[in-house]
Amino acid sequence: MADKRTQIEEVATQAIKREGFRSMSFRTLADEVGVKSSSVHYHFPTKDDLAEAVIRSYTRAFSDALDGIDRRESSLVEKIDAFNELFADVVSHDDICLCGMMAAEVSSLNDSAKAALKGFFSTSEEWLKSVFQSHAEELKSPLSAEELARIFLAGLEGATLIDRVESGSDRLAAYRALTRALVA
Amino acid sequence: MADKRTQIEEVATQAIKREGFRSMSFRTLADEVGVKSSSVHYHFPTKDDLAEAVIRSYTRAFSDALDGIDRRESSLVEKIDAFNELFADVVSHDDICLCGMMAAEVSSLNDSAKAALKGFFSTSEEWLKSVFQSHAEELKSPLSAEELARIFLAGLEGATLIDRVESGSDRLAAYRALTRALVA
DNA sequence: GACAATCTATCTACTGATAGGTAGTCTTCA
DNA sequence: TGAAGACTACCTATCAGTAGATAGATTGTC
Repeated sequence: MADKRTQIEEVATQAIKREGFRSMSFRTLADEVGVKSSSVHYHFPTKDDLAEAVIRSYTRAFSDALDGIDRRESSLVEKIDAFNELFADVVSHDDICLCGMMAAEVSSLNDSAKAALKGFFSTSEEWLKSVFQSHAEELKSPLSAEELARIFLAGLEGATLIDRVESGSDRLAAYRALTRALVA
Repeated sequence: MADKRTQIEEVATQAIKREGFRSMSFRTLADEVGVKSSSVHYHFPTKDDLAEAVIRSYTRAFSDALDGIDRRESSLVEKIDAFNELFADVVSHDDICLCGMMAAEVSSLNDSAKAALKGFFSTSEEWLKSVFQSHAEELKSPLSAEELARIFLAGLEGATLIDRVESGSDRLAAYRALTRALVA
């Protein structure tokens, strides 16, 4: 079993993806891990420290997954589909992307956590942009690589956000269709 | 001056758009309106009642604005641009669409409020769908009207969500470019 | 003996919610 | 006509629960 600090981060990540950062308390977090709330404070003195840590861990894992896509897939459609699928993976019926949730609660975050959050979005958008740039010849679109990157990242965040309100809906499918339309 | 109940709704709407539903308290709300928290409870017995009321008011106002677009604009690009602009209007540097925020906090809402929230998204998506359907001949896209509606609504919600993290950014512009690409 | 990782116990602040009182207005009917 | 009662929209006061945070004791390991 992972050490307590890692366990706390993992449980916190799930709780935030499900209920949000404000709704997550040190006590429920501690209960789920099997420690006391003061032990959570030992590893993460303030809630802001915890916020920043989970955002950075999440960004690292997400970024690693993007590297994996670069190694595995070769065509534009395959890569964007894999990005789409990555989004479907980090999301389930009742949780969404950690950073999408944190973006909604940005007013509750301090500057360090906010900077970490900004890092997630720029990392993701940069990756998408580089994919569209390196496959420019396949694209049948007047849109720039940067515009396409912004359209997809914002779209997938919004799609998963809205999907959660209406159970069973799948707005990511519309973005898979958009991917195909761009090369057709 | 509007009656107290209306004032409470308006102040609550702004607070939720800025800080979120969980972060908004009956006391701060009451202070801003100039009454006591028990008076807020008089008009809205529970926080869920308040949530549902503000979602329904917001949806009504949004829907009225969509009717206005139908009356004023005629071409597809004009209509979608106006929808885009409507989104830019209900949003500012530090607040986002009320229902986008509520969607993030859906786990804190009861079934009635959730149903009202669902109503906002289906109303908006239906309007977009009907616009794309009635201008099908202008469209140079293999995407269905429903897919386009989902792409735009999710996209604009996500774009404003992410824009708030990085001050000065404007991801709605990418969607204005997408609108033009669809008819070019 | 030093350090890391946990605990118990507690603090202050804030939360949504409720009970019960009050002032003003409107309705009813002898 | 005007007194009695009901209703609306507030108020004061308070409750029980939960929040993040801290001080200081304890335990185990190197």
